[in-house]
Amino acid sequence: MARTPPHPDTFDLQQVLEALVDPVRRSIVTQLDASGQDIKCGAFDIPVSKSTATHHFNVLREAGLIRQYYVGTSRMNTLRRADLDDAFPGLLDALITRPAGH
Amino acid sequence: MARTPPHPDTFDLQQVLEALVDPVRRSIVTQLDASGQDIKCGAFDIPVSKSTATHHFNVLREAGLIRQYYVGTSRMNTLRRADLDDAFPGLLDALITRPAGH
DNA sequence: CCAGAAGTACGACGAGTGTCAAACTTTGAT
DNA sequence: ATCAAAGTTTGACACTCGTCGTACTTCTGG
Repeated sequence: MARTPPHPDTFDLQQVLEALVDPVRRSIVTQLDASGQDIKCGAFDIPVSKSTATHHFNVLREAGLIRQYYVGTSRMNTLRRADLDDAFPGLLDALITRPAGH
Repeated sequence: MARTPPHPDTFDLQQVLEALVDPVRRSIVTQLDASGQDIKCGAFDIPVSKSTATHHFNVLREAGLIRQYYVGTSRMNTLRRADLDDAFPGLLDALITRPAGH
């Protein structure tokens, strides 16, 4: 079931940072931001197994960075940009608006 | 020895984030920013032993967040605000400009 | 109804990291 | 000289976290 998994309505800086400190998770956020669209779990370009991917998406969702909902067997992911920008102004911009450099 | 310990002249986002994800280290940075002055290691309000404190200061220095120099037996710490703002615009502001919040 | 696709749940394992105590070093003051 | 103050170094330890494989659940299409 779990038509829609639980999403936090409040944000914790510590939790958000712990979510964003992992390169794979930061990559997920970056890809979401770059595409400007919702992306299903399996469509991300990340170098980990499916079970590990599930773990990363859970961490991101629980920290409030993404919103998830089902479409058939696929789980779609939305970047909660507005919510994040409201809670921590400038944070996402500072972390994902880096062109190629890294 | 080590009149002046080694400081990086280049910055790595991953390393900076790993430094800032720890609450104790973020507290150190916040205290430095709030005071606007250089502070010696022993004068910070942090809930860890001296050896642990040394570890945290090393991590911050190696990531390029602070600059350290000796004054007698004391080690002074300077926040590298300008350098950081130049490398990652908005990052420090997003992380330490939180008033009381928590 | 069945097969396959898309994720999830569950252990398990290894590496990293924050923590401390104890011993040591160096500098400043008496 | 001596002593105390301020950090550093060196293990050691516990705990967390990222990772994977395997088994399981659901939903879709034929």
